[in-house]
Formats: sequence, C-alpha cells, structure tokens
Amino acid sequence: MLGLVDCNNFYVSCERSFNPALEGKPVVVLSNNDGCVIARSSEAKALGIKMGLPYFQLKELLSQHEIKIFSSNYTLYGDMSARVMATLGQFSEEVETYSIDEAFINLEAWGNAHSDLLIMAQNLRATVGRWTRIPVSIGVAPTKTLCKVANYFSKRSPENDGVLILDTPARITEALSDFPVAELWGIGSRYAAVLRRNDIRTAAQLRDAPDEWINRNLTVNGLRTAYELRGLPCKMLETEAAPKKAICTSPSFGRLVPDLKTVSEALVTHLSRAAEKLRKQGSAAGTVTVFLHTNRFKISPNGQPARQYYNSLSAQLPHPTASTTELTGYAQALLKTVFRFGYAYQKVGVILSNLVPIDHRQAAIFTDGPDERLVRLSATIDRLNHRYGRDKVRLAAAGYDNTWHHKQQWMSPAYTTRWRDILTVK
DNA sequence: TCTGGGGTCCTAGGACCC
DNA sequence: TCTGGGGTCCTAGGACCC
Repeated sequence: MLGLVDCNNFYVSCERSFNPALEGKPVVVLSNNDGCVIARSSEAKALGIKMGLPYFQLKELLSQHEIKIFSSNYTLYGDMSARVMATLGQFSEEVETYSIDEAFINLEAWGNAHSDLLIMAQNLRATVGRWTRIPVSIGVAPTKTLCKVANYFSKRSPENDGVLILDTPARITEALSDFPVAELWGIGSRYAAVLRRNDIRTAAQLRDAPDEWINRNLTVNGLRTAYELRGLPCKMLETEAAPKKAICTSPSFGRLVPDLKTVSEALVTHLSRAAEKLRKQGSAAGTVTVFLHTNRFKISPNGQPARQYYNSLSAQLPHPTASTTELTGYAQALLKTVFRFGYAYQKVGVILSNLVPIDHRQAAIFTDGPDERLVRLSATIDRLNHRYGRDKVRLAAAGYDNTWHHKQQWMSPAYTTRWRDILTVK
C-alpha cells in the first residue's frame, strides 16, 4: 500500500503555525507580486473566495469581513515543507516529495490490516501536527491515483477525520462511483470536456471504459490513469529527485516597464537566480532562452485592448556553461534582438535548458572550452551570497534601480531561517 | 496509367501537475 | 491602478537517412 500525505491549505497553515491569532479567521495567501489568491483557509473558502481571484477583486470583500492577507513567503513555506517531509521519514523508509505540500510514502512496513493502517495514519497525522503545527490529510490505497482519490475524501468528510483507506475492491468501487472524473489526477479541463461529451462522469466510468478508446482520446497518460484506477500501479514511487531538465526564472515586474535598460537589468537579476539553481543541482546549460511580454489584461485609454507584444529567442551555446558571467553575455544579446521599443512590459524571463551534468560537458571542436576561472568565480560568489545574503555580490549589469521589483506588501517574517525573525517568547 | 519501404531525430504545440 | 511561477510528458509532422 501507498500513502499520500497532503498538507491542508499549506501556505495558510504555515502562516498560522507561527501566528496562532490567525486561527478561526479567514486567511488568504497571494501569488507573487501580490497578484491573486493561491491559498485560502476554510473560513475564506466559506466566504466564497475562489482560487485565483485577483487581489483587486478581493478588495471589495475586505470592507465587509476581517480577512487576513499575506504575500507568498516561499522561504518559510520551503523550510516548513522540509520539516514536514523529514517527519514523514520517521514513518516510512521511502518518501517521494511530490510537491511542496504533498508526499507519497511506501506503507509496506505498516502491514495490510485495515485497523493497523488506520492507527498508523492517525499517529502520523498527530505527530506532524505536534512537530510542525501543519494539519495533513492522508489517503491510503494500492496505487498513486487511488491514493489521490482517497485523499480527496479524507479531506472532505469530517467522519473520516483526515484519513481514508481504500483497501478492498468494494471500498474502491464505492469511492470511484462517487468521484467526479474531472477531479481525477491527470484529467484537466480539456480531457474533462472530452469525457463529458462521451457521458463519462465518474472515475468508475473511466476505469471501465475500453482501453482503445481511452488511448485514442486521452493518450497513453489517460490509459495509465485507468489502469491505476483498476489497481495496477503504473506510476512508481520515485524517492530520488531527478535533476531538472530546464530552469526558468520569470517574476513579473512590480510596474509596467518600457525601457531596455531596466528590462536588461531585471533580466540579469533573473539570470543570476536561474544560474544559482543550475549550479546547485550540478548542471551546465547548453541553451539560453529569453522571452518578454506585455500585460495581456491591459486596456488602452480608448477602451480597446492595449497593443500586445510577446517574443522569445533561444541561443545554442558553443559549450554548456554554468557561469553567470558567460550566460549573461548571451542573454543580453538575445534581449537586444527580441526587445521592441514602444511597449510597456510586464515581465522578462530566462530559461536555461539542454542541461548536462557539469562534469560531463561535451567540449566544442572549434572554440575554447568554458573558462574554468569563471565557473569557480560563480561558485565563490554563491558561497559569499549564501553567507552574507542574496545579491551581496552581483554583476553591475543587474543595476542599482530596484523600482521594478515585484510587490510583496504583506510578507510575514522568515521565522525559521533568519536569526532576527525568530519569535521571542515573553 | 503508373512513382517504395523502413527508419531516426527534432520541434512546436498541447495536455497535464502543484 | 491592480490578474503568479515553475515544471513534465506525449504526439504529430517535418526533415533527414539508406
């Protein structure tokens, strides 16, 4: 059996973990740039606040209710996630960190008896709650997709008390007959529409559909989902995090930016961030892509949609590199080519791809290899910045104007990762 | 009138996830 | 005024090979 442990309203729960005054109140966490709602407490959900609601539309509700608002604090959420995952390690040898707030775990050691599974799962919930103050829900089943279904019901039915175990054909069929197919893991809005047109409305109906039809309409991914619903595992537990194949950094500007100089400085800043991630996983990039675009929601003074511009450009590098300095040269050249004057830009982004392990780089025939001194320089800068703070040492090309930086008006302290933010007990 | 068969590799676009 | 960010995988079609 496998378990899916999912943190309830994770970002809100992180904020509450260090600020108990938020208990029982409607709390929302906003996306980057304080753009829209990405996490809601149950009280906020009860007020009808939808996922993805833009902040400026939320404002109308603020006058009627006392809603607590937070900017995304990923330093805090990432650290709390690591603490939750480490706690899971106490209960299972094999933990797959599936996302910041979810993990699949192997429950082989718990045995197969329903009562044992229930006791262990409740014990796990209680321990995570005690150690991190993060409430979790647990779905237990023979495949990952069925775990997702079990988890869905464990959250929604109070009588399940945060745990649901689907361990017999009868229990599985009962759950699947009640489960909207559009909510299945792997079924998005497009596939949901296809299924609806074919009168497939529950997970049980998809499970029982002919393989050939599923394969034709939902590709092999849909077929895997159907197999998993039948209890045949197709998605294995992956406890080793695979290195990323692409790394992208593209936060929006805090205001619209029209000029090349500012866009370029932002690009260099983003690239520095992406290259840090690149070196952290021990990779070098063979391709750099730069893209930029205007605000697609913007309306002109005359009431018409504003003129839009989106473009991207990639360069294959003569040799893969992990040097911020070297990558910056290419990125700036790409930007000069894609940039058009006369637009107000919302964001510029950079993607590093064709990643290879840093010690297995293919040398180029006709050009010199990467300058090892530049690679060592980047590594040294990483160490300095880790110790003294982000961007303490950086390229001058990143500029000194930070008026374009994204907004984060309601940021909570980094309670667990910054000395001066540690709570004081009076 | 009539024009083979069997492959690989790359890319763009579309689907999905949190 | 104001609408997020960062990923993965699959498929069809085009270009190429002998």
